[in-house]
Amino acid sequence: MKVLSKSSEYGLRALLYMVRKQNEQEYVSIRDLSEQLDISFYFLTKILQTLTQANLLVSYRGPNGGIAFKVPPEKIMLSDVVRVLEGSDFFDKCLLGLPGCGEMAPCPMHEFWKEIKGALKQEFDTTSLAEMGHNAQIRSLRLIP
Amino acid sequence: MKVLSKSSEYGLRALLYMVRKQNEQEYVSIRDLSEQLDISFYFLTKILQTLTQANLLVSYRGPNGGIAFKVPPEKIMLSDVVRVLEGSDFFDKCLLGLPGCGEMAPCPMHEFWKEIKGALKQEFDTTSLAEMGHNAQIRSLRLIP
DNA sequence: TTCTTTGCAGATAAAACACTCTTAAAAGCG
DNA sequence: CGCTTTTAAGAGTGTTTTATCTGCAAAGAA
Repeated sequence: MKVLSKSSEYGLRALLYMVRKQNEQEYVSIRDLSEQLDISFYFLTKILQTLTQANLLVSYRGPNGGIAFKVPPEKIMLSDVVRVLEGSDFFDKCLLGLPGCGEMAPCPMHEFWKEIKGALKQEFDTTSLAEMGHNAQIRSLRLIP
Repeated sequence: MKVLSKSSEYGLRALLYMVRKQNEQEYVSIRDLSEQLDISFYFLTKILQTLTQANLLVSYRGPNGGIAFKVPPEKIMLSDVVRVLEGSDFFDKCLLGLPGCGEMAPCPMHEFWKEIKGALKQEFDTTSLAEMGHNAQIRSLRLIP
């Protein structure tokens, strides 16, 4: 069950890593993140740019520059990140991919899926980055644990 | 939230359509299915071939041939279809895509995701094609409702 | 100022996924 | 048998996602 794209996977991993590093340094460089998490520097740069443009992060150029949270991670919900990286309709899609599906013209799985989707959305809406970030060891965010 | 690939979307739509057509004729031709559901004939053929090879369907060539359920749709669970078309590890993946994630080396989201995933699996495991198929109008399975 | 370090923006390349085509094989019908 | 209808199998094409490269702009330090 691949729910998230690579962009979201990498973005979340980077943000969770930052939650744990937060107190050590103001700005974290993308190079560091990419090396620590075994994620392509180029690709990660793009993803974090998107999060910066969405005002979840701030960036600073030059030596000792990098990125930092603009909003405290206690106030960033998983759904906020996911909606930026996957699109705002992330929690509103038909299981069968039918564009016309909705309350007016439900597909056979509409009610079934609506319930599951609602519960999932609820969890993502109420779980913050901070909450998740303090859950585990940093190394568990790496590719090879 | 794109949970299913196009293959699964198309496959499920075809099977749900068949549930409703089941009593009318023994075999349904893939050509008919593709036309009724606005799905590419070539692509649908491949998908249904896979389901036939997985012993969920039987096929018959020649005039008035087509495909039919091998197992009654009351006994085919949504998870059966999905596991064939998406792979058997469908309900066992890490949210962050980390290959090493598991009980031994959980990623920060492991517990969180495990619960959601479990509930989802439970629903897919206990809901049959027959149950879903009788839910709605056939036309709601078409692309343009 | 000049050099180094860092992120930004747009272009390009590779890989995965979705879809199409062609040929073959099976089954029925005259 | 020869012809038509239908699925099977494998190769080929197109599109989207993922990843990489190149040039540039901002910021700090010598």
